[in-house]
Amino acid sequence: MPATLKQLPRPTDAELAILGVLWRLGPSTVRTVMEQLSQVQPTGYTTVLKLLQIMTEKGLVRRTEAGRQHIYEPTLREQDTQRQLLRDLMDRAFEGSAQKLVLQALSAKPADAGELAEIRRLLKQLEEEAQ
Amino acid sequence: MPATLKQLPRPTDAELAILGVLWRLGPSTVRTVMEQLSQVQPTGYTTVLKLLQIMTEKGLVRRTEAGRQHIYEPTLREQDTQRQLLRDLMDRAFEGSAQKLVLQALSAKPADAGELAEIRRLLKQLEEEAQ
DNA sequence: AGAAGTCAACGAAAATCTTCGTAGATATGG
DNA sequence: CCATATCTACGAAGATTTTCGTTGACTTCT
Repeated sequence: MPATLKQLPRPTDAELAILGVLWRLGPSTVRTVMEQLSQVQPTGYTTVLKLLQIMTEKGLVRRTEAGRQHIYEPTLREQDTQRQLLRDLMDRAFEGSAQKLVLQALSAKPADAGELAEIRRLLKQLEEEAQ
Repeated sequence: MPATLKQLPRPTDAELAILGVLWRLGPSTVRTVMEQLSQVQPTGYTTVLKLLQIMTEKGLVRRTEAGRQHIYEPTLREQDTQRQLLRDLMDRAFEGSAQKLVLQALSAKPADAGELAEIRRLLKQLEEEAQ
């Protein structure tokens, strides 16, 4: 059986910040995550620990025990989480329309020429796929 | 003085659902909002009332008293709120990059041919603006 | 005027989110 | 072996979010 992916809850703000560290650094200990977060925003060790414990319960991260300490890693890849977040926002604020979302995003913050070229490239590819 | 726009808080899920009704129907009473929401998800009258009171405190909606009852309307236009939400998600999950967000959104849910054409049109416009 | 209905206000309960103090287990250095 | 440091576990506090019961004010109908 292809392991039915259980629907994970949307990460909260603090949880997403932790996931960001794990995506950047790879599997990490509580201390490592804490130190990274603290560079942006001072955060207590037990605060991060507690969040990681909750995230483990929710299935947002996986934990492996390496001797005394625990190593945490994200369950989903960054991309997959990003898509889930976009899908969620799309449903809640854009009437489920990807188009509306993209148009707003594009007009919200005009990308520079290089970014626009990149987007154009993807667009072309998508159009070809759709025939 | 051009009235410095105070930074409004990000609407919660329930608040966003209410804003959605107000954008669709225009200024409305508590009862109207409640009835609309209930078509999707049964919701108590006082629940909506309380939320609207909180939203008034937060500045997300404005209230005018029409005789006995109160009429509520959104402070921001739908577009502006959408942009704020996108900007927020961009910062929290896409390292502040509009490009990354757009690329994910496009590849997440392939738009159909018509939508792609629309996006292409905007893209062209943006490229011209950027020279 | 009295009954029934509608309204906003208020408070509180339940759930969730965020933070952190404390305790117990385990390792490390002298 | 004892002191110190580091780790996870636990619980709880405070903030926020979501829901709703109750109350009092005001209308409307008879």
